[in-house]
Amino acid sequence: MGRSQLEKQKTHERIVTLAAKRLREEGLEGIGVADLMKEAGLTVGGFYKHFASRDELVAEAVESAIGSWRRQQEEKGIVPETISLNDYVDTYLSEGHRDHCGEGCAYAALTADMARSSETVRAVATEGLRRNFNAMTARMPEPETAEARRKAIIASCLMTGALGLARVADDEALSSEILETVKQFVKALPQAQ
Amino acid sequence: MGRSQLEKQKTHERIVTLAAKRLREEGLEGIGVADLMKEAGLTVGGFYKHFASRDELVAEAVESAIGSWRRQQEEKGIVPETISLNDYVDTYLSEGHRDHCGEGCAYAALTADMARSSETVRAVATEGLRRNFNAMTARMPEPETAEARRKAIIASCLMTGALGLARVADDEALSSEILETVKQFVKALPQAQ
DNA sequence: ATTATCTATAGATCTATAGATAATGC
DNA sequence: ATTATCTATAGATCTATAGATAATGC
Repeated sequence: MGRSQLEKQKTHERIVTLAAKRLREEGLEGIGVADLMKEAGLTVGGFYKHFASRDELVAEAVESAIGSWRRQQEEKGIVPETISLNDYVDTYLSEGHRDHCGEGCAYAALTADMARSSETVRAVATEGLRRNFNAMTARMPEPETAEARRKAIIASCLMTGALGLARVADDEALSSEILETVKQFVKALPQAQ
Repeated sequence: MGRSQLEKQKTHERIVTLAAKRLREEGLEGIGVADLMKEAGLTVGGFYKHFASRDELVAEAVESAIGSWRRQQEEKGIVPETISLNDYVDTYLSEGHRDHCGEGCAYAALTADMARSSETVRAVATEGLRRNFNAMTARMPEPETAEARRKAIIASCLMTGALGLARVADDEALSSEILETVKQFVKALPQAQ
């Protein structure tokens, strides 16, 4: 049944937002076009009026996933860079984030998938990575120094790595040991050396 | 054509070893049974005399991938725990490791895939994770202390995280900046604070 | 008239099985 | 006699397309 152009745009966004969630949960190849459309309350047929191919949706969804947290903060009127390292780490390395990868960091949920992905997806991912490093550098003391950037890269790798391994561990004690150890370490990082 | 039991065992190992490589390259769902058998010089039909299901192969392959580096060292007569942190880090965060994930660390290549996997695979992964943490603790000064374990967890998360993000970046400069920064940091970690 | 979505389906691919073939091993 | 591997194929699933339907928008 025909819909207005505004409605089409909203439908498009709904598909991308849902895909951004479900692909983080199941991996970039973990869910099919038909299932995604069904979960969005639509049917397969309409899909290719929105996207030229499945990969085009994946690229849009990855971009959306990478920017989602930043967008949410900005909608609340918060500039992401002004969030303190302490607050950022507490949220990032929480059990909530570990247990809900569909709403969480795309780099932790899709690292290897992104690395294997199409040029388009990797370009989007690299761009977002730079941005994350810059935002992290801004959270360090003396953010204009090479030392701040160095620590920002350390903190970023540590946090994605820790979240990833905490998700692998099927033992709650081991998993939260990882989260807590790294949380404490990253909080102390600005004062290190 | 029928083969001896010894030959069957060797064939089984060949399939598992190949799968351990190809699944690290393509992800746990990235390659099919028929293609794997073809690459091993066999045909699909024989597969189910070796494995009850595809998932059973995945479990064996993940176990093999997790243990492969350790096994290689032991075959050379080297006890993995005796390899210095410096040497370990140099190999782990090298461009060679970054560019050949099929032969590399399973935790960096399959983090999210493992987290989403069957109970069997996750159990194997958790067991290997504990072992890696212990081996890393043994590389720290005063390896019996809580501080050594803490640093071992930091180093492990940092290294898997850094390798993962270095693989995402499509820009060589950014990618090696990540590797070099983390390499230097981990080497200084035993003396930190 | 145009188009967003629907139903239906073609064609490719993937897991798993059935039955044939040619070796092994008692 | 048993069995490891082969060829062939059933059945499920997945991407993409064709054509119908019911709205929008000039």
